[in-house]
Amino acid sequence: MRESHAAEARPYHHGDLRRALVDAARRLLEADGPSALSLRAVAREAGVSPAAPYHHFKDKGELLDAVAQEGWQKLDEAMSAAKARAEGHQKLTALGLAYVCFARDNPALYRVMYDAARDKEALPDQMENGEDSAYCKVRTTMVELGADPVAEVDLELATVAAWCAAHGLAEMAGFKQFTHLKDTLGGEEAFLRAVLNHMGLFPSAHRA
Amino acid sequence: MRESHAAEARPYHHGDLRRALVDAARRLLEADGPSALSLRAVAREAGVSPAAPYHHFKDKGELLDAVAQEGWQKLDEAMSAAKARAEGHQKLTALGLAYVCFARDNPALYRVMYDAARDKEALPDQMENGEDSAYCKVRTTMVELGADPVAEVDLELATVAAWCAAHGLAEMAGFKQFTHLKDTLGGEEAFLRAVLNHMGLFPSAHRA
DNA sequence: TGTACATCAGTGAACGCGCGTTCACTGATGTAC
DNA sequence: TGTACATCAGTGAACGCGCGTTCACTGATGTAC
Repeated sequence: MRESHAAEARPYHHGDLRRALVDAARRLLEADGPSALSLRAVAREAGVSPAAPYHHFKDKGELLDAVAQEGWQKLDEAMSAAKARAEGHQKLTALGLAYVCFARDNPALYRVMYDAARDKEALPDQMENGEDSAYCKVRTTMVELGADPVAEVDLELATVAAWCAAHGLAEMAGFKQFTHLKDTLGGEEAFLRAVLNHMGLFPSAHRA
Repeated sequence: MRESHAAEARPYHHGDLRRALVDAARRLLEADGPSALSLRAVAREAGVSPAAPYHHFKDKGELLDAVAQEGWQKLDEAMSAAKARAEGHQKLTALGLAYVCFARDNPALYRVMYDAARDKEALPDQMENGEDSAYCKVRTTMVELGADPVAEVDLELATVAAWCAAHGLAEMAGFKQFTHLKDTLGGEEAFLRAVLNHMGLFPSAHRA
């Protein structure tokens, strides 16, 4: 067992090393945190020489981007599923909860996603336009729940506000300071729901 | 001019190297970002040998902690000032705005602050208890504006929610996706205010 | 006031390390004839 | 169906780098007598 568990008796040509590298990166990430994500470590984890990744990614940054992009996709999926599971006016809170739980369950990946975004000073393109993106789904859900789609600015503001709220909560939820409040409210999920409900997630027209 | 601009003709004993190191760290931070913050770079920037910092900090982590702690202090001060400047029911929004502006103006420091917090899984102790901490000030302000201090859980929830909202907005505000919305609303500050106002910053009793 | 000496706060060289990337290479695969 | 050859996707050794930390040292300061 000298080899990484991902290695085994591999043929010389890997088959889909790109895929394997992204998977290896995610494994490392959740095991040892974002600082463990070096190109060499990823290659090692995938059972391959340190030069091999260069046949699939221009440089380290491109590998990180691929990992981040897959993260955004997984977030989209998690939120889709949560929305489908929830009923009517609960859908919005369900989306928020799914967001926060994704961040809690994939903390290192979540970090890499936003690190990549900050580098580019932009969230991924697909979020702005893609019908299936988590971000657009929030807006769509607001309209479904009765928000006026003609009040564009208001709708956009509400979407941004909801996104900020979820992100802020995601980053705070792990701090020890809030364990007392969690206990008082009856557990973490209750706490998350309570905070989300405290924030105005709906467009203001809907609230008035 | 071979020396760092902080060096000049220094006596052998520095006087207050600890202070100088923290200052150097902050200078590096805002100039080149968090990844530039190595112990060696800080020593270099302070015009001192790489071993010198070890007379003032146990290791690199302790230096970073000192930088972060000073960051929290500066945040406290900025929010105090903003609260003093604002009138009545505007105080809460003013606090939020000051928070977000602090993050915008000291992005790398802000990052280091939360990195340190995440390491410990806790915000700094003083935030929980210190009367002058920014966090406590938010709660106090809510009471001053009419929130019922007896509804402890509700008050605490409202404080957490406001803190999350501000943090979320602080991290989102820089993304290119929102430049259109900023323009529509008449500038960045208008955008920040609009988003903050969209979130329920008051305790629910106050809203009902 | 002067001197011996302990302590403090620096120096600078060295350590081992893991990193990103490049290079010449070679084994495996696919295609043309 | 077999063979020559181009291309693809790996290897492994090497590069230079900056890092955190340690070490024996030394210059400056303060204190006791």
